[in-house]
Amino acid sequence: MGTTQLEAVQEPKYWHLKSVLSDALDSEFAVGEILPNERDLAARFGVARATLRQALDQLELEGRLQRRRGVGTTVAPPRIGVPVGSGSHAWPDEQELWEPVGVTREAAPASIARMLGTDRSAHVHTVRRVRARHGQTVAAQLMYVPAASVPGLGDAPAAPEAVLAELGRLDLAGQDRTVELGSARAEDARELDRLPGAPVLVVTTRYTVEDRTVAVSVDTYRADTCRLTFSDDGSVIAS
Amino acid sequence: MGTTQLEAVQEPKYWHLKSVLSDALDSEFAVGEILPNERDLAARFGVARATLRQALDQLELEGRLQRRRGVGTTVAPPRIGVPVGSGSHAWPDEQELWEPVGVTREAAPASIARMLGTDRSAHVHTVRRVRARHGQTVAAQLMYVPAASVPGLGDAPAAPEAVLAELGRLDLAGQDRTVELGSARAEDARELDRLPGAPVLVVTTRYTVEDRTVAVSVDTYRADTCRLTFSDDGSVIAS
DNA sequence: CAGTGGTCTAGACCACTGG
DNA sequence: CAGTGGTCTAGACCACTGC
Repeated sequence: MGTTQLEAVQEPKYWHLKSVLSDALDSEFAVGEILPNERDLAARFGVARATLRQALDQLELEGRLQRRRGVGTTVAPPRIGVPVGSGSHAWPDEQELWEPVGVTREAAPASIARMLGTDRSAHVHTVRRVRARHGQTVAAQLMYVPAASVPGLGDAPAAPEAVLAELGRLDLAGQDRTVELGSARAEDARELDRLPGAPVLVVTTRYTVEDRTVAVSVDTYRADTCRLTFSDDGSVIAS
Repeated sequence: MGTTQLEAVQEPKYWHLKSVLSDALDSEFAVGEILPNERDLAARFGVARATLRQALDQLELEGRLQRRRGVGTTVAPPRIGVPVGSGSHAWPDEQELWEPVGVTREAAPASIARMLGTDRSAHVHTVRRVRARHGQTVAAQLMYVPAASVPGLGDAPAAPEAVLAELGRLDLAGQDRTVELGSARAEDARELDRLPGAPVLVVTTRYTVEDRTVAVSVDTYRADTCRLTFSDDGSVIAS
């Protein structure tokens, strides 16, 4: 009965630790500032390093921290607002948002082929692009264009610019977009300067012309640094 | 030199394990089926339980698995497509998407007050609602309505329905929406039947009338089971 | 009460960065 | 080469579920 009411908590240590660190980040650290290393922090709070890491993982997931192997843990700047989906029926590459980095012509993955409504072995131009913002690569894209959608190109491999230019001729009728959580595939992770498995926001867009799906793009955004913005008029909400 | 080229990989064990499990899920398991427990699985693959858990964490993050304490790990059904943002300028509660579960009248958090452009101590009606889909609660909402936006109510506490009804009288001009990754606050976690810290998609909507922000809603969706869908016409893409 | 996933520990080694 | 975060281990105990 004399026990000093030492927290009747069922609250996990890492959860409590997270709140403490979160408050400290607000009050005692500036953006970009580097935190003590994990071993020191763990010792300071009297927990195992693994537990401390659980708290840091959460804060990183929320975009509060940035960790770089061999360097340290720094306080992250606020997330970047990235305009996605203008609402207008236009191809999104009119501005130079995306920079092509490659193209292949393989059979699309099963899930994509299903969306395209093509045979699973049909030829699909796959254009790979990246999107930068404030000097940082924030997204990697795979744009799948069935050969049937760009008859002008024939069946041979084509430059990314050629595929996109041909696609731009089509009179876009609409687009459906979905957003979900994913983890970065090895290839995307490299592009985004993250480790494989890093949390990403996957934006899947289906471009349609007269109820036919003419292209599908899968855009993989860094979830730690990005906040996707959707505005229903043309106005763009800057970071 | 007689070593059998045992994988020159730098690939982490948990990453490789994840691929193996992922393939197994595709080929050998049906949705809803229960997996062997973590201790058995770890033993079977010859790794520590913590490592096995790292792989399962990833698969759960991707919505492939569902884990329930005291029960087991099951194969998750495909994510539910949840319509978000019709594109039309209308209040989203015309259909009965959201069910009120409470209301308070406190000062809003600093970040919200900033969006509302109110004093940080101004009275704000905070309506709490939940959204269900296929019998499961998929999202928890906090709708912040400054007293100034609903003058008809006076300053006293009001029922959620009254606040929303009053809000519905306003002639909505537009709305900005952002999507980002977060982790569930304790309160939301309870509502969503998840553990605190579970990954969630946070949709923040700012409702405007004549360039004034009249309300802000923060919608917290389960990231494991939901795929947010945005359609640019009225058509709703079902699950 | 037995079995499950969730938390936690105290180590060890590795991969990477920068001086 | 010293220091950082990333991976991995082999345990232990706890909280929760269902029988």
